[in-house]
Amino acid sequence: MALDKQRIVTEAVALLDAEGLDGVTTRKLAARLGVQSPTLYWHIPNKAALVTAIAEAILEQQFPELEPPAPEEYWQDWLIGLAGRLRRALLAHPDGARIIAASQLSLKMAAISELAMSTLVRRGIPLRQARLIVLTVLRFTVGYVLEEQLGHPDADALDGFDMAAYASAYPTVMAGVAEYFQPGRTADDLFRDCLEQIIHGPAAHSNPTS
Amino acid sequence: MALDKQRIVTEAVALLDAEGLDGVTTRKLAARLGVQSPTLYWHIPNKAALVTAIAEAILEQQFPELEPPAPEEYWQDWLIGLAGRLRRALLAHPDGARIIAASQLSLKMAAISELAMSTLVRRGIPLRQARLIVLTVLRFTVGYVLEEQLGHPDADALDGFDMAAYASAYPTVMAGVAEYFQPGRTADDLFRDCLEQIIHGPAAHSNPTS
DNA sequence: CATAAGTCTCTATCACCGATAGAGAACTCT
DNA sequence: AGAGTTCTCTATCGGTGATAGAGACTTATG
Repeated sequence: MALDKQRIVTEAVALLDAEGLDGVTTRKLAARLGVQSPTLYWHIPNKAALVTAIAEAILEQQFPELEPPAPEEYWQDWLIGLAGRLRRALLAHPDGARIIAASQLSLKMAAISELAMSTLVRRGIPLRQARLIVLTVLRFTVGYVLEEQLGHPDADALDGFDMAAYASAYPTVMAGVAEYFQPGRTADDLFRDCLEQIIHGPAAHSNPTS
Repeated sequence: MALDKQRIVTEAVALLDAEGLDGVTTRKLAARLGVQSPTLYWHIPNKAALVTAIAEAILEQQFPELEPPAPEEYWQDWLIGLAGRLRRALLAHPDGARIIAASQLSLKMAAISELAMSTLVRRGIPLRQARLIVLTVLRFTVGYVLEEQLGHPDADALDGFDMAAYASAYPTVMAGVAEYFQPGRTADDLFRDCLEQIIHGPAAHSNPTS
């Protein structure tokens, strides 16, 4: 069982799943591979490269192939589905969004951008607007999952947190949350509704005033 | 010149400006304050709390007051301006977006959400949609600046980077970038155009097909 | 077969990090 | 003056990414 980059990255993802990004240290990873930590540096230039490789592996896992929409499929629905899959890829591992955000020059993300933009252009959207839409959707998705995934507020941080004061200081925010989840909506629905704001626009749902 | 939390945070921001987030260590910060590092822990429970305090200071600096739109101002324009100011707040310091993203339970961000949502509701937007719009805009903004600010690709990372191969593998992405910056547009314009996608919707600019 | 070259892993160690324990100085109030 | 509180210190812990350099193991070559 030779030690190569492939095996290192696979085990790094397993370690990530077990302990989160902060738990991915060179020592723990080496221990899992039955090796001493400096050995890793023969296969990996530094930790940043490792994180980038993890990011690529996570995306590859959710996007083994990239497929354009079927001919009869609206590009809007297809793009929403694509962003949804990206979100699921990030949610599939702890700190997934942090990892993607920290990784530089991801080829898979570039491939996703390329496919999305060329698809929109092929459907008749002007190049500039296609770029704006795709850029907006992708960056929104990462930003969204980032905050979604941050969620573990250490009990310490909640010590001096006055929920009642919060609710009275920010009534509209609280009302919005309460209203939304009323009927049994899920977190997935919220993401999808936000995406539709971007892709179909606010005008599609209501008549904005003034 | 007594040492209190205010002075610590102020100096931490200065250190952040000088060396970036990774340069903000308890030892360097203590040295700047003419003190030994454990002393900081009398005023600050841990580093996460320090980062949160830095985040709050950065936002406070750009949003000393929060003002609703003037009566004759369209809410769309006002909201775009608000997001633009948030972006400038993040861009004003190295790793600003990382800091905001890492900080938990920011009161200032909550106040911004509250003002934005209540403003939209007052203008006649249904509560649910107001929440979706504000959530989308704010998370997009953080995600956008995060990638915008990440920009310092260590020369190492660019070592084996083949620009020509990239351009031929992702032609639409490249064409989109080239087309956009043609006339002398700035990075600020790109952000604003993306925002308009969200707030006015794609339909406002062109006629999407199929 | 022997030896040289390469590929890979090891031990030992660096400088640095966040954080804690506990001694002691400094200030304040009685 | 003395006691109590508030603040800062020294000393140290366990952990981190990373490097130097010795050695083992594999492979190719004479």
